[in-house]
Amino acid sequence: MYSAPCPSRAALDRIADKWTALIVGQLACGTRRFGELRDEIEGISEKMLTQTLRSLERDGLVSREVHPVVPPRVEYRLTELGLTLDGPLAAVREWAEQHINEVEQARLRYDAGA
Amino acid sequence: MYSAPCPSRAALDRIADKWTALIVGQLACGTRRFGELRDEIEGISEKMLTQTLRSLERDGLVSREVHPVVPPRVEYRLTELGLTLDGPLAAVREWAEQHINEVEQARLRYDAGA
DNA sequence: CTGTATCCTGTAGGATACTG
DNA sequence: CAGTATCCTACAGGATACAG
Repeated sequence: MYSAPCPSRAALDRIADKWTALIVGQLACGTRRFGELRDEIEGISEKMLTQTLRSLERDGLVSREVHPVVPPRVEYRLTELGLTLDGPLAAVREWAEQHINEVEQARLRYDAGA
Repeated sequence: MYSAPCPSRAALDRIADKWTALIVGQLACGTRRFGELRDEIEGISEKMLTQTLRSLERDGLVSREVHPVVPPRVEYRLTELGLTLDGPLAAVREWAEQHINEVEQARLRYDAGA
């Protein structure tokens, strides 16, 4: 069921990195420029932002539009495929918001008992 | 919105590791013993299985039941809180299964053009 | 402004061996 | 059977500097 070469494993690995869900979440709200993403996603380095965006572009989840002006203006948006991913990820984000308190309480209880 | 100390960021980081979604997915199908999980989740090491299970237990998502028999029998199952997480994660798994082909095609196109 | 290039570090995570 | 303990390495990812 969860054999290593299984497609769902591959796709899961694709999503389960530190920044993908965050970037997709921001782009789900609308088109973003490079600097906007960098500012909105606190703590991300330019390197990881670039790297993750390229990776998302490669996988057909994000499209990159370069406007040939100076200063350069590059806009990122979710593709149709990327939009289909935001639904599931939004569900996870929503779960996180709704249940993080219970998780933290459980953690305190566990640490107290140990 | 996505500030670093934001609760959803913390919870997202919790879920976005290599094994959590897989283990929760298996436990969603029912109670599992340590060895069953190790065999069903191909490629996981005993170290990471133990480590992730402990972490899930600490966060109140999984309960651990030790049967005092020889040989030892330890059963893991999702808690009520853990069950609420499986819904969102199932959505992501389902997305993965449905769209991995499109992702792989996009990848081929991208690599060809570059 | 939107990146690349380079260097460097921490740590996730694998391999192996051992124990109650 | 269900883990711990130990060791080790690859790579995620940060910092900094620079370029078109």
